[in-house]
Amino acid sequence: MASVTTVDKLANDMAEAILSGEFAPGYRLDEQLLAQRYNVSRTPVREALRQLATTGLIEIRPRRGAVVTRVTPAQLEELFIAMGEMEATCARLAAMSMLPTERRRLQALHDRMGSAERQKDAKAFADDNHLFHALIYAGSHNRFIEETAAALRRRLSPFRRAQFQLEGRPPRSFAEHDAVVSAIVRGDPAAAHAAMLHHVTLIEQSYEELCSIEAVPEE
Amino acid sequence: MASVTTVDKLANDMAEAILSGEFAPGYRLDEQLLAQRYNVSRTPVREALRQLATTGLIEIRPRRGAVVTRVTPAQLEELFIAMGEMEATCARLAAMSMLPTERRRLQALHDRMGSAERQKDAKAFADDNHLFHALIYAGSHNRFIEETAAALRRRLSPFRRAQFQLEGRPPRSFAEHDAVVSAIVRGDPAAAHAAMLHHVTLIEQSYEELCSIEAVPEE
DNA sequence: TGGGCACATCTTGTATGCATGAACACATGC
DNA sequence: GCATGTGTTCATGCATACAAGATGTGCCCA
Repeated sequence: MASVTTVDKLANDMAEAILSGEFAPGYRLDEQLLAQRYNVSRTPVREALRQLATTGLIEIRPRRGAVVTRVTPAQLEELFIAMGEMEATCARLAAMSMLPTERRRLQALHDRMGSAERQKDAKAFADDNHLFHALIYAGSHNRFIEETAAALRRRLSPFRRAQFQLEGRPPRSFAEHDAVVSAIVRGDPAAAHAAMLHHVTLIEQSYEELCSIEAVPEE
Repeated sequence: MASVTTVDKLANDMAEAILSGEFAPGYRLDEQLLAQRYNVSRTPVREALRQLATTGLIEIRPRRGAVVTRVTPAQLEELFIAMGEMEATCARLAAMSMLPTERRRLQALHDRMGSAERQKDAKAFADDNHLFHALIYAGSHNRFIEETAAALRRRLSPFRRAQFQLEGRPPRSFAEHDAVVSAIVRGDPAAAHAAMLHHVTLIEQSYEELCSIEAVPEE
């Protein structure tokens, strides 16, 4: 067994299963079944469930078991708004406190994303996009905010996954990024905040667009 | 036993003990001792510890036990900054989306705090101060942000407790609140953000002032 | 035939027991 | 004298056993 404890692995695996959709919202997490599935006893399963419950991924109702949290559209919208605010805050702080090397790295990554976009390399663009946001989180130089933003992004990833499939999203994303990067690099906190908020708000809109497309599959 | 489960009560009690300073930073949380102290077995203690660990109050090192998280001055400063950003974000959102009744309630509370301040009623002022910030969190109309801000405030409460003892803090606080309230009530998000950030930054400064006073007890 | 009560079953909550890895102390060699 | 190796001790990690509440079903009575 690896150096990491069983509970940690369980928590990771189960979180992954939930985020990937394998355990759908509302799914009843039976302790015994989970214990069998992972070949462990109920004890570590219970501890992992407690852990997931405090992150909000699942809900434990006393004596009634654990279920995967059902996120209502209203809650989802709140989470998207919260993510936008967190990211905008990161951008603001990054504009204030990024070191010269960090700013150069951000600019370089952004330039590379420009190439990927022009070459229609969606995979490279998506990977770098993740890195792009991570760089800005780290640029806030604030662990709490960085981790909160990253956790939120991860939590929303199931709802963002298909986003880049939307026609024309990468070019638009790139243009929005451009405003963010330029504000951060020149050290303009207010502009960085506004530009990032604008960017993330548009992402949310394209998600809703996507939903409305999926909502009418026929015709 | 109350309707709430043993684990929840343990988690609450232990969190309280940590925040009150009874379990000081670095304190080793021995499972058996805790089990004896609360008259339960190790199992619920372990589950409560897991829960506290995910909130960041304690750290669990595999096979090496749990200890109360030791917050370095640098980390503390980051947490204060994060709190400032979260509160400022709440104020911004509140300025955008508070309902008329909420704005009136905030104004009324603020006026009441003015009376308390003029009458030098520090207790009433401190209580209302808590409510004041809670109102603004709620005014964001965003559960995630509201809860994150409240949790952060709670986490930092041990370091804020003595803050109002500083001579002249309440009058200054009131004046800073005034800018926040007026911006929110007139629906100016940018001003609300800036005013709140200013307020919380000053609170942090007065905490550091306090630290430097305590750091030189002799002389 | 429908509603309510009781019982059975199943799952969660808690306790206990055993195995394993870490820390510490002591001894031994250099 | 110091460092390193080894053994002992003890807390943690996991498994299993037991207790108790919740749910569902079937039967009885109106």
